[in-house]
Amino acid sequence: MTDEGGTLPGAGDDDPRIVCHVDMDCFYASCERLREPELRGEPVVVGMGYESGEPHGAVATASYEARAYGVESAQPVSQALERLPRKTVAREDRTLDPADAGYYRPVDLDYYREVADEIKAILHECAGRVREVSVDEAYLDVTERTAWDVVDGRPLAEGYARYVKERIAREVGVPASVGVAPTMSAAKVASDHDKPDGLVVVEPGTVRDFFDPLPVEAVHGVGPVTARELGEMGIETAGDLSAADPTAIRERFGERGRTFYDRARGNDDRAVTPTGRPKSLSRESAFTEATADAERQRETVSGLAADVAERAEGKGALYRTIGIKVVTPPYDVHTRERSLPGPVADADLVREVAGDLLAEFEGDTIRKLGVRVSNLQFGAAAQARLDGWDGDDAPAGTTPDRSPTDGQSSLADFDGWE
DNA sequence: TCTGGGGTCCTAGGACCC
DNA sequence: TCTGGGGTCCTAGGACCC
Repeated sequence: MTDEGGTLPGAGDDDPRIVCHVDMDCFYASCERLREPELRGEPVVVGMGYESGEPHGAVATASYEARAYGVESAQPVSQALERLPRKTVAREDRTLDPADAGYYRPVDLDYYREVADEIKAILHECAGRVREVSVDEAYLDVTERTAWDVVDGRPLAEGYARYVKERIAREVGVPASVGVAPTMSAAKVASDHDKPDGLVVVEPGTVRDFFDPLPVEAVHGVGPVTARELGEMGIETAGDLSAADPTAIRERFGERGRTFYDRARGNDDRAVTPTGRPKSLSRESAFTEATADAERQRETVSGLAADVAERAEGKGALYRTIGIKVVTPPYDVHTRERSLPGPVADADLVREVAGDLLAEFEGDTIRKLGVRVSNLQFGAAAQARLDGWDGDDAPAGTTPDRSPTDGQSSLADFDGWE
């Protein structure tokens, strides 16, 4: 029923947009190679919570050479080490072959952000609208910069995407995979389709053909749980999903079902918009070994609370809700939160409320703790209220103007408001 | 594969209000 | 008052993403 072979300028159905999804290949490992060129071509594992020589933490990123040894992201470093020993160890251990060993480095997010900033500067030069999804990933709307017209058998948009990709390689020195499509979701899947160093173009009118043979997990928003449930319904591929009964999908999966059903059919009219303000800020940390030591737990929460408050302050964020996350063995996640009458920026209060919420778990063995602030407000208006700038009309409780030395428990104040 | 850290969105029940 | 219906906020949990 579709006849969209020719994409004449401006004559396409609905003037299909041109969206690029730029996804850096094993970005952390690429950054490590940038400052340590001898790592090029070698297996590189970047570990979170990893310290030189220690088998703690988890794999944040593995280079493709390391993946060949079965190292995967989110894997415990201890397990990665079994599959791929450290180079320095292998050189000294006669039973190991240094050729089958790799380099391990701890995550250095500050450095990766510096590299990412250079990349983002290029992306903003290449596109009118950019949505930065994470440190290593962004969507670009390049509709105004290029066209779907086919010249010499190739859409112009492909050449433009190649130009973006090559600028990143040349000016920053790290590889990227790029997907080009008329929608964000198709561009996202396209960038993933031929990693690393990929360039995949999905032309208007071909989105469903592109999706059809892919497993349902390839659709953004379908994870392992949903994929298993879909499998039970006999839905294995995106094509199966797009041919399924939409009401059955909706009944089973609600609003999310509607979204991924539409995605599988190539329907996605989201515009590329800049990333908004964060909705929450959190910090969490795992104990090396699960512990029931209440003192350590309190200290940990206290430290996390201070970190979160500091980060919020750095971003000029006020928060109205403070929460904690408690993970108990085997891996049960519990969250508790409490909302305040008005927005605050008060590190002591974060610590006290978080500590108070933790009390419920007194005596429990805990493997991981987190602190979170949400219901964020930004900007001068909120700040003015906090400072009591127009404190006369501010409702009681919204202007916590305790002096730092009054020695009063802010939690006690807080309880008074309830 | 016994599990790291930082986020987003959705759901569902209960409180509370009109 | 024990009977509606609608709306919003709060909290806890879950799935998913990078």
